[in-house]
Amino acid sequence: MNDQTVEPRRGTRSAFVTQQVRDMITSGELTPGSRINERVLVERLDISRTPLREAFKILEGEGLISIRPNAGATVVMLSTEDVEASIEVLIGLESIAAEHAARRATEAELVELADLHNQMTQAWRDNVLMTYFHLNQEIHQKIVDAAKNPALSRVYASESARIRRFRFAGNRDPERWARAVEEHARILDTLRRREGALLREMLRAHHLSGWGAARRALELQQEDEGQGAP
Amino acid sequence: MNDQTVEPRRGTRSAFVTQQVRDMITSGELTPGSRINERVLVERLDISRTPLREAFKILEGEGLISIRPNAGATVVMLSTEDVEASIEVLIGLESIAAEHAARRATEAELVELADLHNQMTQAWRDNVLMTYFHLNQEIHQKIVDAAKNPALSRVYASESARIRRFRFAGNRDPERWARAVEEHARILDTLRRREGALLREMLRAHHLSGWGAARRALELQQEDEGQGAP
DNA sequence: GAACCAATTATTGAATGCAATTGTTTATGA
DNA sequence: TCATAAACAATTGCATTCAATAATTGGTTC
Repeated sequence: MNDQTVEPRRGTRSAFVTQQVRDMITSGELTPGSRINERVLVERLDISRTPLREAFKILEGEGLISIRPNAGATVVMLSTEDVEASIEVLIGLESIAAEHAARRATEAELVELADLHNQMTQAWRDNVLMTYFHLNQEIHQKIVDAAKNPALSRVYASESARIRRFRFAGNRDPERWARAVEEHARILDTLRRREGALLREMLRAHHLSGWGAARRALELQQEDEGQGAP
Repeated sequence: MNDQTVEPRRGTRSAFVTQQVRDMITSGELTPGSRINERVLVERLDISRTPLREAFKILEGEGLISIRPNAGATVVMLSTEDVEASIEVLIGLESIAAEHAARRATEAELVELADLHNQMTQAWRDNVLMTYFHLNQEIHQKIVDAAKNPALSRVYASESARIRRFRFAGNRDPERWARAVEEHARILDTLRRREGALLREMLRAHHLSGWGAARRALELQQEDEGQGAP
């Protein structure tokens, strides 16, 4: 390995920088509401402004940043209400997916989901929150994918990515985390038994309690920030 | 027409060219599957490649075109199945919206919808398909907006735009067209009476029969094209 | 005449330079 | 001292230029 530079940077610079900035936003490195300076990012990522500005357009379409003409790009600040609205949409999309997935999921998909669930359970036992979180997201996406509706998969992936970082806080509480793992086991069991209507309700309940936990964590977090920087 | 130079072209060139190309795709001027030559569009719209390429990134995010590195942009070709999948998503999104809209719609919104409906009915009487079509789309968007969920409105608008041109063929049949107007009247009535569950079912039925008509029209159209250019 | 390969052309990707707009600072007067 | 305006600096928008990649043409050989 170690080709030319340290980073792989495969594909176009535009795609590279898009992923980089996206990660910076998701990880919280670029804080919501803050303005993004083109020059700074250009120097940091060692690319020109052209691909960066193309990335901005993409990320604006994804709803991660907001571009005002002649006034630069800012990371969108989502209120609790905004996130809750998105969650509601995600629940709705998964509801649509649930009944179709219960009917159309292939055996291979069920096996793959079982495998992902085992990995996720292991991540929970090992207390590796980030790994758990990613596997969790992947499982939900796979359930939606099992509905065999490309438009649904695309919209779900997009909306899910938009509020990803807000949901990360959901499993801070160990008790809630343990229950989430349990719920997942039952959800996959219901999918295996192909009980669509029940699956739909379980997913809804799962998301609602998950979001409830995340919201509480976020509110605490915001209070801390409010006290920390007056 | 042909007032390209006379146009105001307010806002950034990027926004301008994005709308131009979007219209070209929606109107069918740029045919699905065809490759888009940057130079040609640049000369036609009298702008440089930079804002055009930014527009490409936006339109790719909207799902209207596909960009392959070093191979240019092509208008996405959607199969009947793809469109049907999107319709299913749109129905799902409107289902989510219906119950909330029935509860949260303001009197002002109901008045505005009634006004739009009158305009639309007039367009039907005048046999102005394009005007009817736009008002129709606007009404459905307004119903979704009445649910007061910004994320839902955004996702619905995006997905609706993606397959707009495929639904245009829906009201070619005069009988179906007349029934669609009737259905709309009943739908708005149900919204006024705030019967969410019923509204949901009416919207679903409305879309399914509308899509059925559009699909038949599209299949005929495709057969004609197949015979026309062997 | 067909197939293969090299050279040329066309097209896309990215960097740079310039113009236009906005935000900031400083000077000036009330 | 505060408000206002003018000059300045910083930043963005866009056009142009250069580089890299893909497509095409022409020629040679079998």
